[in-house]
Amino acid sequence: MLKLSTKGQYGVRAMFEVAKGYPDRPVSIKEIARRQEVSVAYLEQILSTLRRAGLISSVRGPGGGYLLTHGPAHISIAVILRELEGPVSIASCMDPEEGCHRVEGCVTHTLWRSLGEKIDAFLSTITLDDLLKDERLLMDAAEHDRIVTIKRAAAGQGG
Amino acid sequence: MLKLSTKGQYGVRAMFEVAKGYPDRPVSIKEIARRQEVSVAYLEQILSTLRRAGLISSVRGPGGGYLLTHGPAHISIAVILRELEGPVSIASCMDPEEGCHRVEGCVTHTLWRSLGEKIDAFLSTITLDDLLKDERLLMDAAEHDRIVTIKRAAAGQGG
DNA sequence: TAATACCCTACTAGATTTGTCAAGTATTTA
DNA sequence: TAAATACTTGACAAATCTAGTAGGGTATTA
Ligand code: FES
Ligand code: FES
Repeated sequence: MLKLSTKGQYGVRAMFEVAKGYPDRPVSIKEIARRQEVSVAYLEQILSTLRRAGLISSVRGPGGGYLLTHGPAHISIAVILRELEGPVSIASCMDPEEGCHRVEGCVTHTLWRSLGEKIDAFLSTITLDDLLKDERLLMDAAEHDRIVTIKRAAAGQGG
Repeated sequence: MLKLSTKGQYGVRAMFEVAKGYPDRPVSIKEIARRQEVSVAYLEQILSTLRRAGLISSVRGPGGGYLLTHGPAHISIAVILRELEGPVSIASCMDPEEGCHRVEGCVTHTLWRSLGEKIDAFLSTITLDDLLKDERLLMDAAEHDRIVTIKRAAAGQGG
């Protein structure tokens, strides 16, 4: 339950790749596609949406690609997902546009709203910068593992 | 984004109605259907799932219906939704059964897992008993409004 | 045996998801 | 200017999921 569509998932991963080029190295769709194993054509759709939303800008021609319009610390996962999948809306009848004649006296209405707010709050605190840091941690951990493995091998305890 | 299906939504609302009959008054599908404005046929599917999961038991024949198998304070929204919609799984590639060869070194993996855990934790703290209390609050508020309205009307300030 | 009420499976129209494809436009470099 | 790179856009479609409906069955009570 409560799945995110691939568009949202790929979108965040793509933004993470674009963030790696911050502040001035344009990252091409091709590069993102290769690194994140997502098709170029599908990424085009996703990045196009994010560009129209103003989260990234594009540079055409050879050497071109996408650039973050703001610092990685100022782009939260919440805003990326909001552009690609719309606002958090656990139950469709919470949407003020769609409306629901049962809202008043509905015991679950408050519940879904609280949950939605909690999710939104959480995703708003996580930024691209956090993901970049996370990767550094992952890489450090891998490096550490590698060193440990090498040391073990050198000590004849490999395996 | 992060929508709940109607099955989950109706399921919680149905369980709320069943909870009203706790501990010994069976609540029929018909009654639930009327109160929650959901079709009988659809509710049959939903309640059948919940019964097989052991959350409710059924009593056949005239005067029959459904009963909670445990106290309302011991049935969380999380377990109801889990039975109807499966476990929280923000991204499908987090599911250990489906698997994903990119898990290691994937920056979003940790993110989705954290979010999933947060959601699960929240939904686990809310029980049917909370919904029952909530309704009492709602009714009290309505009663209060009604009294105020009556007093105003009596004082010639109605509207 | 009539009425009530749960039980179960199958089916389906419509929406959504998850992409692909084709034909552009803009920019740079040779 | 020609070629290559790379973004831009809109149309389209297979696959899946959602949100139910339909219809026949079983158990219980009066
Ligand atoms: S708000 Fe629509 S049913 Fe609760
Ligand atoms: S875990 Fe599958 S892509 Fe991140």
